[in-house]
Amino acid sequence: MEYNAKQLQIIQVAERLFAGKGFSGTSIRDIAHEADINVSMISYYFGSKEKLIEALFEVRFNESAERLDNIVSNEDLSPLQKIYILIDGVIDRLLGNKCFHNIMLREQLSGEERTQVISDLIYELKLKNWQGINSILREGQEKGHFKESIDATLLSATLYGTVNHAITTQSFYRRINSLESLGQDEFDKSLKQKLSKHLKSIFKATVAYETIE
Amino acid sequence: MEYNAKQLQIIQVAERLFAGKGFSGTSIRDIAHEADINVSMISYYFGSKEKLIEALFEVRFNESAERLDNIVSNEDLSPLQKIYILIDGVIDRLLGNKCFHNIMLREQLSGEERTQVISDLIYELKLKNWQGINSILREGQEKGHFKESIDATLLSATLYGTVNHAITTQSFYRRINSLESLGQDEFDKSLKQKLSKHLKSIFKATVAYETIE
DNA sequence: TCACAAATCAAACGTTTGTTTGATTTATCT
DNA sequence: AGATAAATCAAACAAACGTTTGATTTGTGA
Repeated sequence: MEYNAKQLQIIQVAERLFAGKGFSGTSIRDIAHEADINVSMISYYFGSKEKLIEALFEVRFNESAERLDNIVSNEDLSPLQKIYILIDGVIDRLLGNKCFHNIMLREQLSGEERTQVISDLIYELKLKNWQGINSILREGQEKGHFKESIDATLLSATLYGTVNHAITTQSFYRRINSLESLGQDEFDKSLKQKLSKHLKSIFKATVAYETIE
Repeated sequence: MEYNAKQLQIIQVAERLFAGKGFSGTSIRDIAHEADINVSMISYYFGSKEKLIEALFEVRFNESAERLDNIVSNEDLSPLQKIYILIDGVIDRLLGNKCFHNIMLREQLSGEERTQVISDLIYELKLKNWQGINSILREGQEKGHFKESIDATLLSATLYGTVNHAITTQSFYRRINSLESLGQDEFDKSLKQKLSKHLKSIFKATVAYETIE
């Protein structure tokens, strides 16, 4: 599906509001007001509020389609280098699309799946990510660089969980670390560096043998 | 505040529904129907829907008041043992109160804080947990058991983030690991063990010197 | 310039929302 | 048993909800 500029603008506003107040907590009048359009335009362009959030997922998923394959299939990189690049990719992606990932986290917290479309998309994405990590880990094991007792599932949980938690509780950590004066961009930059270093050291200590680089 | 049996029953039903559909997504008629009471009873007992969720937070927070102090102040345990007990405690607590922690995660995802009461309670809880981890880590450093370059903030993120992520995406991991036949209790038990082993090995590798136990 | 389609609008639609009302039942206490 | 308070109920309330309508404006191609 193709969306024109006006539709993309509506999607962008909806994304911000859904992230802030949730899907049920955001009314189409909220969206219309923030996007400076008439309420009826949402039904006119998307059909319904439900279809609007589906369009949001569709757009954001299409944007991040490739990405992983390039890392996995790169012959020049060692398994550990691939892991490092993967880690930085996840950090950049989650920190660079905070609103959308906020919405995706909310959707995953919902027991009653509102829409099959969205849960299918999320499943597909998770599967890809999991397969990517898995194939890198297996390659490392086959080459004798990584330990045999590795749980890709739990390592994924640590990677995504740590980044998500850091983002979700960032206002708290700003407070206790007296970083409230920092601008958002500066804070994000510092957070990226810390997360990167932290996760790389965890992964190295968990998967790699001592002797490896 | 004290709550009678009927109020606690309402709170319990509300907790389950809020976890499944979110606060905005759950109507007081939903709650009243599931709890088999009249809609007006919620206003009668709590004043408003908003006050109901505040009551839920109040009750759940009071339940888990002590807990941490006992670990930190126990003289017989080594710092690493304390960390291990802390890890198992977090796993048990999060897995044992899935509904409530689902709601708490949702609240933390909300930018516009609906209620100062709730965000204050969450802040207080986070602070306690962070201080607990921090004091154990510092004790380990002072005794020369732990490395000096430890970031308590990021380690907290890894601990809570990993467990939260594992719980949130459990249906996915059941699917890809062909564990769909397992009952919820069996799955939880197996997940607990795996998370415990995984996180302990991460913490040991990250904070402890090689020579230590 | 005309005709036709796309876009925009205020207004109204029928539901659902959280809350309140006032009557009625149930429990408590002397 | 009788009086007083607590609990429960169906019904109604205004407000907000997502969506639709029908008229009006804007844009496009001939």
